[in-house]
Amino acid sequence: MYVTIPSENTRNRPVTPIVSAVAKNNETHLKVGSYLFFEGDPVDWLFQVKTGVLRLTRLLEDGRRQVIAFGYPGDIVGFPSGGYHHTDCDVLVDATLQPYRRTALESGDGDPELHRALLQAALREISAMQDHFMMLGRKSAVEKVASFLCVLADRVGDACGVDCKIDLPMRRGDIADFLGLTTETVSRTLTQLRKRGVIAVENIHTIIIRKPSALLELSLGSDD
Amino acid sequence: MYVTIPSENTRNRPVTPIVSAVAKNNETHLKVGSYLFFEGDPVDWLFQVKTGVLRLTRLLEDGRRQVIAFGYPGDIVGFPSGGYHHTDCDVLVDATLQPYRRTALESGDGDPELHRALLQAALREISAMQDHFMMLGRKSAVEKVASFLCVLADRVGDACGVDCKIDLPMRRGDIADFLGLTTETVSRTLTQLRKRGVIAVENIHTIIIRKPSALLELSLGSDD
DNA sequence: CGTGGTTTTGATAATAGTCAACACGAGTGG
DNA sequence: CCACTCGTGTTGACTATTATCAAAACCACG
Repeated sequence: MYVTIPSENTRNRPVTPIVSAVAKNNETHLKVGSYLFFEGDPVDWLFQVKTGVLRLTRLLEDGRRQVIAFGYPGDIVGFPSGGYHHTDCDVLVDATLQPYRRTALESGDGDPELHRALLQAALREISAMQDHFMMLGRKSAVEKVASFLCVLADRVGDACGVDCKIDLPMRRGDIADFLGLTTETVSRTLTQLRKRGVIAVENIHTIIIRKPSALLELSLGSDD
Repeated sequence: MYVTIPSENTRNRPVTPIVSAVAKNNETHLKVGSYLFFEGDPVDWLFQVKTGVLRLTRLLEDGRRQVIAFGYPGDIVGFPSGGYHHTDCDVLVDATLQPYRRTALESGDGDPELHRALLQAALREISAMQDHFMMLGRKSAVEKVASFLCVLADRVGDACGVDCKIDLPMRRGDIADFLGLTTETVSRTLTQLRKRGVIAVENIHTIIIRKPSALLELSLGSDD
């Protein structure tokens, strides 16, 4: 999951398995904190997230980290390049995953429909990453955080009355490393949004959007 | 072309057409300043750059721009998402392009080898973009500019004696929008590198790398 | 030679980062 | 059941990096 301006109406779309014919019994279950794969591992499987949340990260030698994406239900993770993984992937919320053989993507043998679906997922990934470039390269801290909350609200927010409740299973540092900020800046920005009445912070991992339109404005850079 | 730490030995690799059997006569030639496609256009063709340089850009409503990539010989541009282009693409240096039907990527009918090759290119694209995330999100101005020069030297630099000469057909503003900086910062950073003797600026569009190892150090963040 | 666009340089401002202290909360063990 | 502790988050003070605005220099081109 990348952060862009919410565009398509994806709000709480049901998690449709890529190919419904796949038997349920080869689902994979993973606990919080466990790793799905590491950078450099050979790729044998791709995974579609069915429940839970994953975190994909890349590290620089000196410890600087970039969170590449969060894997939410519906997302496909594990696209290979040259046959290898180029990120680490671990579990933020206990997850259920539907594995697909790498060969289903790369040679498509046996299941043309699955092959097509995985290819389309890869192409969507490219497009989503392009949007994310814009955010990393050109948006201010407030715009980044507001965009992040907008997209999460759109994808996994719970309507509660007029408001929308978002669960943030990741730590502030994860959000920071995803948006190209520091923990402190993410924290300060949330405080600022709270003081303006745009959001309410129910607890560290739960945020309520009080003024969705204001948040959207902020995500787009309407200076105010 | 994205900017990462030069890793594979790609230096001046010959431009190998994806499938050598493709007849030369359906090459496309484009002049400087012409557009190959626009954001929102339906995708009918992908293109492999054979000669010349392309520029892929995305715009925000308020005019902020992100250069997504530069298309150098060997690169494939035009991957669709949902059937449409998600960037503009125009020509920085007169270019020769090898077109491939979108169906060659998406349905693969008729030419499995081409289908595979285009898919692998898409997967490499995803990996390269992940590297670029790290740069946009986590690197300083000097690291960004040094990385940019390193990759260009690696891919298209001309050895001239001990030094390496790089042609920069794009304007400073393009480099800035690619790296998430301003024109002024790019210019100042180049000046700084010149004053340190790491590079020499032959003219606005030609840079000579005097201390490749120092440049590489700087690109990795060895603080100095 | 002008002329217009680009680049460089300078002065200043703003944003986000750094470092440090404190607050909060979950879990532990007395 | 209550401190205690550790990891995380928040806040504050200050700094640094990069952006902004403006002017001068440079270059390409007619």
